[in-house]
Amino acid sequence: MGDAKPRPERTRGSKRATRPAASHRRVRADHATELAEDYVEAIYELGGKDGTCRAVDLASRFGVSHVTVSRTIGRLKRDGFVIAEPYRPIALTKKGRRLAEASQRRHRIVVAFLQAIGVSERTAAIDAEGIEHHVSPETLARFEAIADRGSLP
Amino acid sequence: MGDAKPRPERTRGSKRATRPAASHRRVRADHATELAEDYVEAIYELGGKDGTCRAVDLASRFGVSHVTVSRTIGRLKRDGFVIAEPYRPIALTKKGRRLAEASQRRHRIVVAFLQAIGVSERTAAIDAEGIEHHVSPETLARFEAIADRGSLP
DNA sequence: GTCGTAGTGTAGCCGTGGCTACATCATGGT
DNA sequence: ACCATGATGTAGCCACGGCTACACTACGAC
Repeated sequence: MGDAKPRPERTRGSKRATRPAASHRRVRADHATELAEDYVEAIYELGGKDGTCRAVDLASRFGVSHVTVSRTIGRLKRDGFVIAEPYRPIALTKKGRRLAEASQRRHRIVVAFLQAIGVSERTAAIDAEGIEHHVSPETLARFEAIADRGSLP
Repeated sequence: MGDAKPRPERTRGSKRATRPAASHRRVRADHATELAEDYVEAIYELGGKDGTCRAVDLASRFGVSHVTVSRTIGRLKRDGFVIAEPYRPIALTKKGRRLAEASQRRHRIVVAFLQAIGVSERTAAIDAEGIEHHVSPETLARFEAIADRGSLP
């Protein structure tokens, strides 16, 4: 969203209590990359042998209109994640592919983890979609360790 | 954000593969309520004996400008979560207080859960801020069970 | 009682992420 | 080779969530 310049914490006044401000900034930053991650991951998975996919398939996958896809792809192109020419299928750049692989890995770990602690497959799939973008490397490592264990004793 | 009308899934074309569309809609819906939850929770916690707090304290807490707070409070008022008059402190409605209590409970469970599986206190606090809004009741129940156990064997 | 200042409000800007409606392109079937 | 049709692009709308700059209130110190 708009700007993300860190702003000075308040020092005067009654209730400064400002530890959480940093956390909230992190959450806002996560949101900015969330869509990008979802899109490159989708392109990566939908891409057949030539590794390309069509906007209409993304629209279908995300349940949005093709217009929304079109503009999001524009941003991804601007940011160097995809290669896209008008009326042509969409492909990932190296940068995009790297992000896609990382996102996919993280997604799988989160899903496997949720199932390992006893969450149903269906709920795990849904919750993972929202959770994955906010899992730090440290937490992901713990998730992975538990997922590898298969299930909770 | 904009509209949230469910849109018909595609049935023609190559790669329809549309199970995830519903998940993504859920994530978008979560985002819409996220800020509301954070705000009522903050007001609930900052509120002293009279249960009110000032916009400036919320701005400090979230690391945003007072203008952003002012307009968010406007939306919360519109949606019946807070009572707010110009230049007066902000208070929660019953509805707001209920949401705050639920959010706080969920937040605490997520933090306790993360620590129980071995995530550091600091990281747990940060990650929980992003994760909590995407945890379904089913998953929360599992989190709670594990958090109650104290730590992972 | 006045008045300075901290706290709020308002105006107006930006970018993101939704949408509908309409215009344009590309491709396959005939 | 044509052209219908499905896939994309464009124009323009909305709401949210950021911001700066400037105007106004309320309240406590005096």
